[in-house]
Amino acid sequence: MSPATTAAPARPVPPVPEDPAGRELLARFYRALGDPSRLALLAFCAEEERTGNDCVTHVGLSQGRVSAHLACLVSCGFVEVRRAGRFAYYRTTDPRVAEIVAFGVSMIAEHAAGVAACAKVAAGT
Amino acid sequence: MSPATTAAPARPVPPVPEDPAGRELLARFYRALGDPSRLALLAFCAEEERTGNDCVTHVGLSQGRVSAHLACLVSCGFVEVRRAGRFAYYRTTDPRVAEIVAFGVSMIAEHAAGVAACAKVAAGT
DNA sequence: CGCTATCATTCGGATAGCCAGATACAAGGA
DNA sequence: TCCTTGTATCTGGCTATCCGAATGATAGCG
Repeated sequence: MSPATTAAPARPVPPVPEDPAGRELLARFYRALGDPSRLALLAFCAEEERTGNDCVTHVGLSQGRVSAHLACLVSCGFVEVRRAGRFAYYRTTDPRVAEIVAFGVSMIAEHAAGVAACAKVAAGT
Repeated sequence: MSPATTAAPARPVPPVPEDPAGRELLARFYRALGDPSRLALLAFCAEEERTGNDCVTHVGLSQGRVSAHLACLVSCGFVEVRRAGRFAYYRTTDPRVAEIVAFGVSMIAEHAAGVAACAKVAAGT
């Protein structure tokens, strides 16, 4: 294919799924991290256990919206929920979450301008 | 805040930026990974250096779309580009990319059903 | 039993991002 | 120079996802 194909591969091949369904799933997983409100909730619930109301107050969105964001984080495994009476207690427990975030922060430190410019992925108008 | 506030924190606090602009940037970074076509390109260019045409053939999208996807990956730091004559050679070089993907794959293995269900983040209709 | 507080779900509307197709530009080769 | 090839950008349509507000459902309290 490429004339320069003989150069050594960058890595032993990342474990990106080869089947379209697996990639769709992985993409959906990252999209769950692709919202600033959800990232804020993630960090907020990592400090200590929080109720839904705590979260609403913290992020300043409507209660319904926050509930949906939290449901998304829970179903994707970023946050755990414990229910007691009429309360729901949310908490970020999985250490892999912090790892993923750390790598993201690390890479952004070197590509901030590019990431900001990438807004025009689709350049629609 | 929460009655159960005294429980030990899950982690030493993830490095999610505290300022809204920083979180927006981080969210945008993850959104760049939130598309199955871009994930496919990422893996494809990690095996060896690829031309734009190689990529078009591989993912089966229109040439213009693939070019935009690659531009997004490059500006976010996921892929490097080397230009020679009329060709552009793309390559995934940053080892952190594979790390992030590996963590994602690992978490999905335990939450596949939840991630799939999270399609209704916003539940629009 | 009626009231209130907490959380979940649904409803329309607005916006961001994906897509193909057309067009523009640069580099080689006949 | 003309023509072909490889890339990048623009145009318009469409879907996904965001949002607030309204509505449901459940638990505790008087």
